[in-house]
Amino acid sequence: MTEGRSRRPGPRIEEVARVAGVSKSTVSRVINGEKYVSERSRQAVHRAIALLGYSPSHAARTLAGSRANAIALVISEQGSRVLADPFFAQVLRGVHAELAGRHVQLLLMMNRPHDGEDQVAYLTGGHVDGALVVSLHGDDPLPRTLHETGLPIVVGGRPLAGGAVPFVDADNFNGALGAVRFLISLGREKIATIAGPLDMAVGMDRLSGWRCGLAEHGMAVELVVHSDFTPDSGALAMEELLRRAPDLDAVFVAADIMALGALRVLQESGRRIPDDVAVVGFDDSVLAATAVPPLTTVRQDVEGFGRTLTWRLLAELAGEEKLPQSMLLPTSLVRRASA
Amino acid sequence: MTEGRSRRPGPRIEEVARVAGVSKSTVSRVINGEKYVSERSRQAVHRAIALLGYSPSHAARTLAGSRANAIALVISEQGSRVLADPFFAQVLRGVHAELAGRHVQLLLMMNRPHDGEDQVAYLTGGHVDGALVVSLHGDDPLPRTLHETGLPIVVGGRPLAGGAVPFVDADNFNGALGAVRFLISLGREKIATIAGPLDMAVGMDRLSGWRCGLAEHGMAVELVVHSDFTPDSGALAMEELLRRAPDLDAVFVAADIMALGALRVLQESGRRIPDDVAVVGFDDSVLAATAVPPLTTVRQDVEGFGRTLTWRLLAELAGEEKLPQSMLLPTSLVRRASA
DNA sequence: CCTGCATCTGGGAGCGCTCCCAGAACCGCC
DNA sequence: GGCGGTTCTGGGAGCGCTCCCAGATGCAGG
Repeated sequence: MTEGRSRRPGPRIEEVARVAGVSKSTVSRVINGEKYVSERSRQAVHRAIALLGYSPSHAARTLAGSRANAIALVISEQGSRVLADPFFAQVLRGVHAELAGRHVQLLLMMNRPHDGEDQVAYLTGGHVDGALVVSLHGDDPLPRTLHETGLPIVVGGRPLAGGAVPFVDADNFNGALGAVRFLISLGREKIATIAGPLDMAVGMDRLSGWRCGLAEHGMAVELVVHSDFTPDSGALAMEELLRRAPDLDAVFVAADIMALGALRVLQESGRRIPDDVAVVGFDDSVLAATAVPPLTTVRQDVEGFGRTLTWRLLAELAGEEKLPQSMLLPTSLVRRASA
Repeated sequence: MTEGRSRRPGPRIEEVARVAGVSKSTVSRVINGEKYVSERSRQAVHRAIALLGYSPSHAARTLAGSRANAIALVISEQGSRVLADPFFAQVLRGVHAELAGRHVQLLLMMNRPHDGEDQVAYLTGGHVDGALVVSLHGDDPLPRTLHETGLPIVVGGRPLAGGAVPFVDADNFNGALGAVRFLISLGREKIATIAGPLDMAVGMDRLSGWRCGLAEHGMAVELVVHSDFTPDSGALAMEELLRRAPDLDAVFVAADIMALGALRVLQESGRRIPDDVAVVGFDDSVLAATAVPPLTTVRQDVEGFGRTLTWRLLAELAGEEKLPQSMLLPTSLVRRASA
């Protein structure tokens, strides 16, 4: 029994090579999808792999090769709180789906506020081939810093301090614009908005959409209150709006989670929804359908967002040419009872 | 310029050894926290690591060593839908927090319904040292299968088909019991429950707690309707309860997300909450605080749940003795307006 | 015929670590 | 003084791959 130390079970690349009747170089070529392999060899290798149930050692591939075979998903702790948990889980599902079948591992990095340097060092230290950066807060310099070191990255959500960093985002502007046009088509004439924070692109873009929608029809764009993506701040914002304009007949709220608070305040003030005041939210989160009344909102495909992010990064890693610098994903209005 | 092919940047273990004035064997011992290293050497190595900014290659460690330096987090796709997204994201945060600082990577596996075999093959193929299995549905054989192959695993949430598999769970029974006792202390006399599905331990345990609470005071335990952790099914269940017992004065709902639906039905029926009917939920999810009225509920520390899961697995991997086979985490009642 | 180029193949060095082994140094004990 | 033990150390094989190189083959053109 020359057993040696305990090792991973299962066949090695050499066994596959022997069974397929080729060299391990050729097996390696097939696994990595290189050209210059005859169809005969390719088939033989695939058969041998299936027969033996071979699965290559990630560690060995990474050590021997010039790639890390891994990408990072970087989530800023503050940010993930702002955009709430369901969002994040769905993004993750999308990322995971897009990675399926490829030999690429996903590393999660949830950064605490202070460990920015360690993180940059780790990311640029060759442990990953690229990074997905999501839920950035304000003008976080992380994407630019990483991009300047040459690490391929894609940012989820338009970064404010972005420079030329590629990003993927929902089309917040047109989503908001569509919501306002819809409210106008309903005959609403005094349309307010509870906007997100001004230090995030998602807040600014939805606000711009609202503004444009009103401007198209020559309506006043004054009824704005900023809020911070929490139900309580949404409630406070609604109170202020009612003080300033007791006769408003519609509100576009830049996030479902704030709309919840707004709904409560409107109802407590005795107004009927949508008869007296129509409410449109944004995100179509799980909260929207269960709100009372169910919330009309602008839907974005969060899982698709995660998939697109990942696709874009992988394409860049694969050396694809002519990739779009950035991408905006479509949104759609979901009509429920609140408007 | 003997540059060779492009490789990971940064120092190697040999540089650290040279700077510290020891051999690379000793550096390796320090990194892995082995004994039989003099204090002098240990300090020297730590200084050298800090000076050079050394970070060991995960791939090389894994390839050379007898461990994979990675654990898997397995989430069944159906299950994560059942228990809703926020739960999952919080668990993940806890897992991540517990892993911080250790040289262990986290692999996410979200299994589609059909790829059970591949998954087992991968997990037992030496790619990971152990697995965390969460949000199991019904009598999924996965934990037992894995456990029987000898792979260290910990299940999150008591598995029904568990056998002797270690698990961590919230103390659902006592949480429910406490909720019912609280309702009784309020003077409620006809306390119904909307229970979870019977094929999940979380559903059964919360139901048992409710039963015991009533039995303690000799109250009838008949007003049960089962539901499936969605708001709509919660609403339907509430309707049925009201039909069967229009004079009920309290409901214990086994999940906040179902309580949302129940709240709506109660209000539509003209009942005041909590004056006519008191409602207590379970989970203290983000939904609870924003409900109308804010929901009194049983809180479980989901992030702590993730941390405990991970801690238990790592302890087992470290070869610790006398580990508890399973653990129940405390719950606490959060009093808001609904009861 | 030889030469060039594209296609295909195998051999083998070596990625950066861990872990086994052999041995040095030091202790107290007979 | 020798001897067994414990503590500490360095050397070096080798984990399972990738990728470079050298070479074999086939086929067109000079």
